Amino acid sequence: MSDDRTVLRDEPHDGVRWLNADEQATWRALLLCYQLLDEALDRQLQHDAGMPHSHYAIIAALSEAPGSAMRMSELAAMLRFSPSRMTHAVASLERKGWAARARCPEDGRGQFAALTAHGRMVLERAAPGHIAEVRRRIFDRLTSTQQRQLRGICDTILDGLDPSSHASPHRPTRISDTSA
Amino acid sequence: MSDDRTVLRDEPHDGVRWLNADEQATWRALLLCYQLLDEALDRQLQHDAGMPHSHYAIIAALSEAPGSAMRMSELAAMLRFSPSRMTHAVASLERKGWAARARCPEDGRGQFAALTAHGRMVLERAAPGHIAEVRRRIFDRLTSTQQRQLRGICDTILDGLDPSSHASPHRPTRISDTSA
DNA sequence: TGAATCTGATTGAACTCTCAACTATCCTAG
DNA sequence: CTAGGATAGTTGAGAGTTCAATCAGATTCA
Repeated sequence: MSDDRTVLRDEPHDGVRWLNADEQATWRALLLCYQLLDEALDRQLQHDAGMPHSHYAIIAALSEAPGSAMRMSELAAMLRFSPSRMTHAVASLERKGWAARARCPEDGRGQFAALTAHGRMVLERAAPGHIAEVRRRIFDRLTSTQQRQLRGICDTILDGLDPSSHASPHRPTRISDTSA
Repeated sequence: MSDDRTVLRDEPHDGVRWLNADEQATWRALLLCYQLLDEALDRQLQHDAGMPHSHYAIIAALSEAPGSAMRMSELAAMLRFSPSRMTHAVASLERKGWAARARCPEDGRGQFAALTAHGRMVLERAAPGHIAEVRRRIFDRLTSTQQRQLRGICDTILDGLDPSSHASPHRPTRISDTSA
Protein backbone atom coordinates (compact mmCIF):
# COMPACT_ATOMS: atom_id res chain seq x y z
CA MET A 1 0.00 0.00 0.00
CA SER A 2 2.96 2.30 0.43
CA ASP A 3 4.65 1.15 -2.73
CA ASP A 4 5.27 3.90 -5.20
CA ARG A 5 6.20 1.63 -8.08
CA THR A 6 3.57 0.50 -10.41
CA VAL A 7 2.63 -3.12 -10.49
CA LEU A 8 2.57 -3.08 -14.22
CA ARG A 9 5.89 -3.33 -15.92
CA ASP A 10 6.93 -2.78 -19.46
CA GLU A 11 7.94 -6.35 -20.03
CA PRO A 12 5.88 -8.96 -21.78
CA HIS A 13 3.32 -10.59 -19.53
CA ASP A 14 0.71 -13.14 -20.31
CA GLY A 15 1.97 -13.03 -23.86
CA VAL A 16 1.01 -9.39 -24.24
CA ARG A 17 3.55 -6.86 -25.43
CA TRP A 18 3.10 -3.63 -23.48
CA LEU A 19 3.11 -0.23 -25.03
CA ASN A 20 6.40 1.57 -25.36
CA ALA A 21 6.84 5.18 -24.36
CA ASP A 22 5.87 6.56 -27.74
CA GLU A 23 2.85 4.38 -28.03
CA GLN A 24 1.77 5.31 -24.56
CA ALA A 25 2.07 8.99 -25.27
CA THR A 26 0.09 8.62 -28.47
CA TRP A 27 -2.55 6.54 -26.80
CA ARG A 28 -2.91 8.99 -24.00
CA ALA A 29 -3.23 11.90 -26.39
CA LEU A 30 -5.78 9.99 -28.41
CA LEU A 31 -7.90 9.14 -25.43
CA LEU A 32 -7.84 12.64 -24.09
CA CYS A 33 -8.66 13.96 -27.50
CA TYR A 34 -11.64 11.64 -27.82
CA GLN A 35 -12.87 12.45 -24.40
CA LEU A 36 -12.62 16.21 -24.63
CA LEU A 37 -13.91 16.37 -28.16
CA ASP A 38 -16.89 14.27 -27.31
CA GLU A 39 -17.65 16.34 -24.27
CA ALA A 40 -17.28 19.59 -26.16
CA LEU A 41 -19.65 18.49 -28.90
CA ASP A 42 -22.14 16.99 -26.55
CA ARG A 43 -22.11 19.99 -24.29
CA GLN A 44 -22.60 22.37 -27.17
CA LEU A 45 -25.57 20.43 -28.50
CA GLN A 46 -27.07 19.82 -25.12
CA HIS A 47 -26.72 23.41 -24.14
CA ASP A 48 -27.78 25.10 -27.37
CA ALA A 49 -30.24 22.60 -28.73
CA GLY A 50 -31.28 20.46 -25.79
CA MET A 51 -30.22 17.17 -27.27
CA PRO A 52 -27.29 14.79 -27.04
CA HIS A 53 -25.10 14.16 -30.03
CA SER A 54 -26.69 10.79 -30.69
CA HIS A 55 -30.11 12.37 -31.09
CA TYR A 56 -28.74 14.94 -33.45
CA ALA A 57 -27.35 12.11 -35.52
CA ILE A 58 -30.75 10.50 -35.72
CA ILE A 59 -32.71 13.54 -36.79
CA ALA A 60 -29.99 14.51 -39.23
CA ALA A 61 -30.16 11.07 -40.80
CA LEU A 62 -33.94 11.20 -40.96
CA SER A 63 -33.87 14.63 -42.55
CA GLU A 64 -31.95 13.23 -45.47
CA ALA A 65 -34.04 10.14 -45.98
CA PRO A 66 -36.75 9.99 -48.63
CA GLY A 67 -39.93 11.13 -46.94
CA SER A 68 -37.91 12.04 -43.87
CA ALA A 69 -38.51 8.53 -42.66
CA MET A 70 -36.57 5.35 -42.21
CA ARG A 71 -37.08 1.91 -40.81
CA MET A 72 -35.77 1.56 -37.29
CA SER A 73 -33.37 -1.14 -38.34
CA GLU A 74 -32.05 0.84 -41.29
CA LEU A 75 -31.43 3.77 -39.05
CA ALA A 76 -29.73 1.57 -36.49
CA ALA A 77 -27.51 -0.01 -39.12
CA MET A 78 -26.56 3.32 -40.60
CA LEU A 79 -25.60 4.87 -37.29
CA ARG A 80 -24.27 1.65 -35.82
CA PHE A 81 -26.68 1.76 -32.90
CA SER A 82 -28.09 -1.32 -31.23
CA PRO A 83 -31.80 -1.90 -31.83
CA SER A 84 -32.45 -1.21 -28.21
CA ARG A 85 -30.54 2.02 -28.21
CA MET A 86 -32.46 3.14 -31.25
CA THR A 87 -35.80 2.28 -29.71
CA HIS A 88 -35.02 4.23 -26.58
CA ALA A 89 -33.66 7.18 -28.50
CA VAL A 90 -36.57 7.41 -30.92
CA ALA A 91 -38.97 7.03 -28.03
CA SER A 92 -37.33 10.02 -26.45
CA LEU A 93 -37.52 12.01 -29.68
CA GLU A 94 -41.16 11.07 -29.94
CA ARG A 95 -41.83 12.37 -26.44
CA LYS A 96 -40.43 15.71 -27.50
CA GLY A 97 -42.49 15.71 -30.66
CA TRP A 98 -39.45 15.68 -32.92
CA ALA A 99 -40.16 12.30 -34.43
CA ALA A 100 -43.08 9.95 -34.87
CA ARG A 101 -43.35 6.24 -35.40
CA ALA A 102 -45.62 4.37 -37.75
CA ARG A 103 -46.12 0.70 -38.46
CA CYS A 104 -44.71 -0.59 -41.68
CA PRO A 105 -47.44 -1.75 -44.11
CA GLU A 106 -45.32 -4.39 -45.82
CA ASP A 107 -43.96 -5.94 -42.67
CA GLY A 108 -46.08 -6.08 -39.58
CA ARG A 109 -43.01 -6.28 -37.39
CA GLY A 110 -41.45 -3.17 -38.82
CA GLN A 111 -41.63 0.43 -37.75
CA PHE A 112 -40.83 3.66 -39.48
CA ALA A 113 -39.34 6.57 -37.65
CA ALA A 114 -40.20 9.87 -39.27
CA LEU A 115 -39.05 13.40 -38.62
CA THR A 116 -41.90 15.75 -37.73
CA ALA A 117 -42.13 19.35 -38.91
CA HIS A 118 -41.17 20.40 -35.46
CA GLY A 119 -38.21 18.05 -35.49
CA ARG A 120 -37.05 19.47 -38.77
CA MET A 121 -37.23 22.96 -37.40
CA VAL A 122 -35.25 21.96 -34.35
CA LEU A 123 -32.61 20.41 -36.58
CA GLU A 124 -32.37 23.50 -38.74
CA ARG A 125 -31.81 25.57 -35.66
CA ALA A 126 -29.30 23.18 -34.16
CA ALA A 127 -27.18 22.52 -37.23
CA PRO A 128 -25.30 25.80 -37.60
CA GLY A 129 -24.06 25.78 -34.02
CA HIS A 130 -23.09 22.16 -34.22
CA ILE A 131 -21.24 22.52 -37.47
CA ALA A 132 -19.51 25.61 -36.22
CA GLU A 133 -18.31 23.64 -33.25
CA VAL A 134 -17.00 20.82 -35.41
CA ARG A 135 -15.23 23.31 -37.59
CA ARG A 136 -13.77 25.22 -34.71
CA ARG A 137 -12.58 22.16 -32.85
CA ILE A 138 -11.25 20.19 -35.76
CA PHE A 139 -11.14 21.48 -39.29
CA ASP A 140 -10.04 24.98 -38.53
CA ARG A 141 -7.07 23.58 -36.66
CA LEU A 142 -5.83 20.92 -39.05
CA THR A 143 -3.84 21.53 -42.18
CA SER A 144 -5.18 19.86 -45.29
CA THR A 145 -2.30 17.41 -45.04
CA GLN A 146 -3.28 16.51 -41.52
CA GLN A 147 -6.83 16.16 -42.62
CA ARG A 148 -5.80 13.67 -45.27
CA GLN A 149 -3.64 11.82 -42.78
CA LEU A 150 -6.49 11.68 -40.31
CA ARG A 151 -8.77 10.23 -42.91
CA GLY A 152 -6.25 7.52 -43.68
CA ILE A 153 -5.73 6.67 -40.05
CA CYS A 154 -9.44 6.42 -39.36
CA ASP A 155 -9.99 4.23 -42.37
CA THR A 156 -7.17 1.97 -41.30
CA ILE A 157 -8.51 1.58 -37.81
CA LEU A 158 -12.05 1.14 -39.06
CA ASP A 159 -10.92 -1.72 -41.24
CA GLY A 160 -10.24 -3.62 -38.07
CA LEU A 161 -13.38 -2.58 -36.29
CA ASP A 162 -16.11 -2.44 -38.82
CA PRO A 163 -16.15 -4.87 -41.70
CA SER A 164 -18.91 -2.89 -43.36
CA SER A 165 -17.18 0.44 -43.31
CA HIS A 166 -15.36 0.50 -46.57
CA ALA A 167 -18.51 2.44 -46.80
CA SER A 168 -19.65 5.50 -48.63
CA PRO A 169 -16.85 5.88 -51.15
CA HIS A 170 -18.94 7.82 -53.62
CA ARG A 171 -22.36 8.24 -52.19
CA PRO A 172 -23.48 11.81 -52.76
CA THR A 173 -23.06 13.07 -49.26
CA ARG A 174 -25.13 15.77 -47.71
CA ILE A 175 -24.27 18.42 -45.23
CA SER A 176 -26.12 17.40 -42.15
CA ASP A 177 -23.94 14.34 -42.26
CA THR A 178 -21.83 16.04 -39.74
CA SER A 179 -23.72 13.71 -37.55
CA ALA A 180 -23.42 10.39 -35.81
CA MET B 1 -42.95 15.60 -45.09
CA SER B 2 -42.53 13.86 -48.42
CA ASP B 3 -39.58 15.96 -49.44
CA ASP B 4 -36.52 13.94 -50.19
CA ARG B 5 -34.13 16.84 -50.23
CA THR B 6 -32.33 17.74 -47.11
CA VAL B 7 -33.15 20.99 -45.44
CA LEU B 8 -29.52 21.60 -44.83
CA ARG B 9 -27.56 22.94 -47.74
CA ASP B 10 -23.91 23.34 -48.31
CA GLU B 11 -24.07 27.07 -48.49
CA PRO B 12 -23.21 29.46 -45.73
CA HIS B 13 -26.01 30.00 -43.25
CA ASP B 14 -26.10 31.99 -40.09
CA GLY B 15 -22.50 32.88 -40.77
CA VAL B 16 -21.40 29.26 -40.55
CA ARG B 17 -19.44 27.68 -43.34
CA TRP B 18 -20.63 24.11 -43.86
CA LEU B 19 -18.35 21.17 -44.34
CA ASN B 20 -17.30 20.30 -47.84
CA ALA B 21 -17.41 16.76 -49.15
CA ASP B 22 -13.90 15.88 -48.00
CA GLU B 23 -14.43 17.31 -44.59
CA GLN B 24 -17.70 15.50 -44.26
CA ALA B 25 -16.13 12.21 -45.18
CA THR B 26 -13.32 12.72 -42.72
CA TRP B 27 -15.66 13.78 -39.99
CA ARG B 28 -17.86 10.79 -40.57
CA ALA B 29 -14.92 8.43 -40.49
CA LEU B 30 -13.64 10.06 -37.34
CA LEU B 31 -16.95 9.78 -35.56
CA LEU B 32 -17.44 6.20 -36.54
CA CYS B 33 -13.90 5.43 -35.50
CA TYR B 34 -14.44 7.01 -32.09
CA GLN B 35 -17.68 5.26 -31.59
CA LEU B 36 -16.55 1.79 -32.55
CA LEU B 37 -13.23 2.06 -30.81
CA ASP B 38 -14.84 3.20 -27.63
CA GLU B 39 -17.38 0.42 -27.78
CA ALA B 40 -14.74 -2.18 -28.48
CA LEU B 41 -12.58 -1.12 -25.57
CA ASP B 42 -15.47 -0.75 -23.21
CA ARG B 43 -16.94 -4.06 -24.19
CA GLN B 44 -13.64 -5.84 -23.73
CA LEU B 45 -13.09 -4.39 -20.28
CA GLN B 46 -16.67 -4.86 -19.21
CA HIS B 47 -16.73 -8.41 -20.42
CA ASP B 48 -13.31 -9.58 -19.26
CA ALA B 49 -12.86 -7.48 -16.16
CA GLY B 50 -16.31 -6.29 -15.17
CA MET B 51 -15.54 -2.61 -15.32
CA PRO B 52 -16.01 0.27 -17.71
CA HIS B 53 -13.04 1.99 -19.25
CA SER B 54 -13.36 4.96 -16.93
CA HIS B 55 -12.96 2.77 -13.89
CA TYR B 56 -9.92 1.13 -15.36
CA ALA B 57 -8.45 4.58 -15.83
CA ILE B 58 -8.98 5.37 -12.19
CA ILE B 59 -7.43 2.27 -10.72
CA ALA B 60 -4.55 2.47 -13.18
CA ALA B 61 -3.88 6.04 -12.11
CA LEU B 62 -4.07 5.09 -8.46
CA SER B 63 -1.72 2.17 -8.97
CA GLU B 64 0.99 4.55 -10.08
CA ALA B 65 0.51 7.12 -7.38
CA PRO B 66 2.75 7.21 -4.32
CA GLY B 67 1.06 5.07 -1.71
CA SER B 68 -1.47 4.00 -4.32
CA ALA B 69 -3.54 6.94 -3.24
CA MET B 70 -4.55 10.33 -4.54
CA ARG B 71 -6.75 13.19 -3.58
CA MET B 72 -10.12 13.08 -5.30
CA SER B 73 -9.51 16.42 -6.93
CA GLU B 74 -6.04 15.46 -8.15
CA LEU B 75 -7.45 12.32 -9.68
CA ALA B 76 -10.26 14.27 -11.28
CA ALA B 77 -7.87 16.84 -12.71
CA MET B 78 -5.53 14.18 -14.06
CA LEU B 79 -8.27 12.24 -15.81
CA ARG B 80 -10.30 15.28 -16.68
CA PHE B 81 -13.35 14.02 -14.82
CA SER B 82 -15.85 16.27 -13.11
CA PRO B 83 -15.80 16.10 -9.30
CA SER B 84 -19.22 14.55 -9.37
CA ARG B 85 -18.25 11.90 -11.84
CA MET B 86 -15.22 11.05 -9.76
CA THR B 87 -17.25 10.79 -6.56
CA HIS B 88 -19.75 8.45 -8.18
CA ALA B 89 -17.06 6.37 -9.80
CA VAL B 90 -14.96 5.98 -6.67
CA ALA B 91 -18.10 5.18 -4.70
CA SER B 92 -18.73 2.39 -7.14
CA LEU B 93 -15.15 1.14 -6.85
CA GLU B 94 -15.51 1.25 -3.09
CA ARG B 95 -18.64 -0.87 -3.22
CA LYS B 96 -16.69 -3.50 -5.10
CA GLY B 97 -13.85 -3.32 -2.62
CA TRP B 98 -11.36 -2.12 -5.21
CA ALA B 99 -10.77 1.26 -3.63
CA ALA B 100 -11.21 2.93 -0.25
CA ARG B 101 -11.61 6.50 0.81
CA ALA B 102 -10.02 8.27 3.76
CA ARG B 103 -10.26 11.79 5.05
CA CYS B 104 -7.30 14.05 4.44
CA PRO B 105 -5.56 15.05 7.67
CA GLU B 106 -4.30 18.42 6.40
CA ASP B 107 -7.58 19.50 4.92
CA GLY B 108 -10.80 18.48 6.53
CA ARG B 109 -12.67 18.87 3.27
CA GLY B 110 -10.37 16.60 1.35
CA GLN B 111 -10.56 12.91 0.65
CA PHE B 112 -8.02 10.38 -0.49
CA ALA B 113 -8.95 7.56 -2.79
CA ALA B 114 -6.68 4.57 -2.38
CA LEU B 115 -6.33 1.35 -4.29
CA THR B 116 -6.94 -1.72 -2.14
CA ALA B 117 -4.96 -4.94 -2.45
CA HIS B 118 -7.96 -6.46 -4.12
CA GLY B 119 -8.18 -3.56 -6.50
CA ARG B 120 -4.54 -3.95 -7.40
CA MET B 121 -5.08 -7.60 -8.15
CA VAL B 122 -8.05 -6.83 -10.32
CA LEU B 123 -5.99 -4.29 -12.23
CA GLU B 124 -3.16 -6.74 -12.75
CA ARG B 125 -5.59 -9.22 -14.18
CA ALA B 126 -7.34 -6.69 -16.36
CA ALA B 127 -4.32 -4.94 -17.81
CA PRO B 128 -3.01 -7.57 -20.24
CA GLY B 129 -6.34 -8.00 -21.95
CA HIS B 130 -6.92 -4.30 -22.16
CA ILE B 131 -3.50 -3.54 -23.53
CA ALA B 132 -3.82 -6.34 -26.01
CA GLU B 133 -7.05 -4.81 -27.23
CA VAL B 134 -5.48 -1.39 -27.62
CA ARG B 135 -2.61 -2.93 -29.51
CA ARG B 136 -4.81 -4.99 -31.71
CA ARG B 137 -7.21 -2.20 -32.55
CA ILE B 138 -4.71 0.58 -33.01
CA PHE B 139 -0.99 0.10 -32.85
CA ASP B 140 -0.79 -3.14 -34.73
CA ARG B 141 -2.65 -1.51 -37.61
CA LEU B 142 -0.83 1.78 -37.91
CA THR B 143 2.56 2.28 -39.50
CA SER B 144 5.03 4.20 -37.41
CA THR B 145 4.51 7.12 -39.74
CA GLN B 146 0.81 7.06 -39.13
CA GLN B 147 1.45 6.82 -35.45
CA ARG B 148 3.53 9.95 -35.56
CA GLN B 149 0.91 11.69 -37.66
CA LEU B 150 -1.80 10.68 -35.23
CA ARG B 151 0.15 12.06 -32.34
CA GLY B 152 0.53 15.37 -34.11
CA ILE B 153 -3.12 15.58 -34.99
CA CYS B 154 -4.23 14.81 -31.47
CA ASP B 155 -1.87 17.36 -30.03
CA THR B 156 -3.13 19.96 -32.45
CA ILE B 157 -6.74 19.32 -31.60
CA LEU B 158 -5.99 19.18 -27.90
CA ASP B 159 -4.43 22.58 -28.09
CA GLY B 160 -7.85 23.94 -28.83
CA LEU B 161 -9.66 21.85 -26.28
CA ASP B 162 -7.47 21.60 -23.29
CA PRO B 163 -5.20 24.48 -22.41
CA SER B 164 -3.41 22.31 -19.87
CA SER B 165 -2.52 19.52 -22.21
CA HIS B 166 0.82 20.49 -23.60
CA ALA B 167 1.21 17.83 -21.03
CA SER B 168 3.64 15.08 -20.32
CA PRO B 169 6.44 15.92 -22.73
CA HIS B 170 9.07 14.11 -20.69
CA ARG B 171 7.45 12.77 -17.61
CA PRO B 172 8.66 9.21 -17.05
CA THR B 173 5.58 7.40 -18.16
CA ARG B 174 4.44 4.10 -16.88
CA ILE B 175 2.75 1.26 -18.56
CA SER B 176 -0.65 1.19 -17.03
CA ASP B 177 -1.03 4.60 -18.53
CA THR B 178 -2.86 2.93 -21.29
CA SER B 179 -5.70 4.28 -19.34
CA ALA B 180 -8.15 7.09 -19.26
C1' DT C 1 -13.75 37.42 16.05
C1' DG C 2 -17.03 36.57 12.65
C1' DA C 3 -19.44 37.23 8.35
C1' DA C 4 -18.72 36.45 3.51
C1' DT C 5 -16.64 33.78 0.33
C1' DC C 6 -14.15 30.03 -1.62
C1' DT C 7 -13.02 25.24 -2.16
C1' DG C 8 -13.35 19.99 -1.97
C1' DA C 9 -16.45 16.86 -2.23
C1' DT C 10 -21.10 14.69 -2.08
C1' DT C 11 -26.05 14.06 -3.23
C1' DG C 12 -30.06 13.03 -5.96
C1' DA C 13 -32.72 13.45 -10.00
C1' DA C 14 -32.86 13.03 -14.92
C1' DC C 15 -31.11 10.94 -18.83
C1' DT C 16 -28.68 7.74 -21.95
C1' DC C 17 -26.90 3.36 -22.83
C1' DT C 18 -26.29 -1.72 -22.27
C1' DC C 19 -27.76 -6.18 -21.68
C1' DA C 20 -30.83 -9.85 -21.29
C1' DA C 21 -35.45 -11.16 -21.77
C1' DC C 22 -39.55 -10.97 -24.35
C1' DT C 23 -43.44 -10.13 -27.97
C1' DA C 24 -45.07 -10.22 -32.41
C1' DT C 25 -44.59 -11.16 -37.08
C1' DC C 26 -42.64 -13.45 -41.01
C1' DC C 27 -40.61 -17.35 -43.41
C1' DT C 28 -39.61 -22.05 -44.44
C1' DA C 29 -39.71 -27.02 -44.45
C1' DG C 30 -42.08 -30.89 -43.78
C1' DC D 1 -51.10 -25.75 -42.92
C1' DT D 2 -48.42 -25.76 -39.15
C1' DA D 3 -44.15 -26.16 -36.11
C1' DG D 4 -39.63 -24.15 -35.66
C1' DG D 5 -36.79 -20.75 -36.31
C1' DA D 6 -35.40 -16.27 -37.83
C1' DT D 7 -36.32 -11.29 -37.83
C1' DA D 8 -38.01 -6.48 -36.10
C1' DG D 9 -38.62 -4.16 -32.45
C1' DT D 10 -39.71 -3.33 -27.46
C1' DT D 11 -39.21 -3.58 -22.45
C1' DG D 12 -37.22 -3.00 -17.95
C1' DA D 13 -33.52 -3.26 -14.88
C1' DG D 14 -28.93 -1.80 -13.85
C1' DA D 15 -25.03 1.28 -14.47
C1' DG D 16 -22.56 5.52 -15.61
C1' DT D 17 -22.76 10.52 -16.51
C1' DT D 18 -24.40 15.21 -16.10
C1' DC D 19 -26.24 19.01 -13.85
C1' DA D 20 -27.76 21.82 -10.19
C1' DA D 21 -28.04 22.04 -5.40
C1' DT D 22 -25.92 21.29 -1.11
C1' DC D 23 -22.72 20.65 2.79
C1' DA D 24 -18.74 21.28 5.49
C1' DG D 25 -14.23 22.86 6.18
C1' DA D 26 -10.86 26.63 4.82
C1' DT D 27 -9.72 31.40 3.99
C1' DT D 28 -10.09 36.33 3.83
C1' DC D 29 -10.63 40.63 5.64
C1' DA D 30 -12.98 44.13 8.09
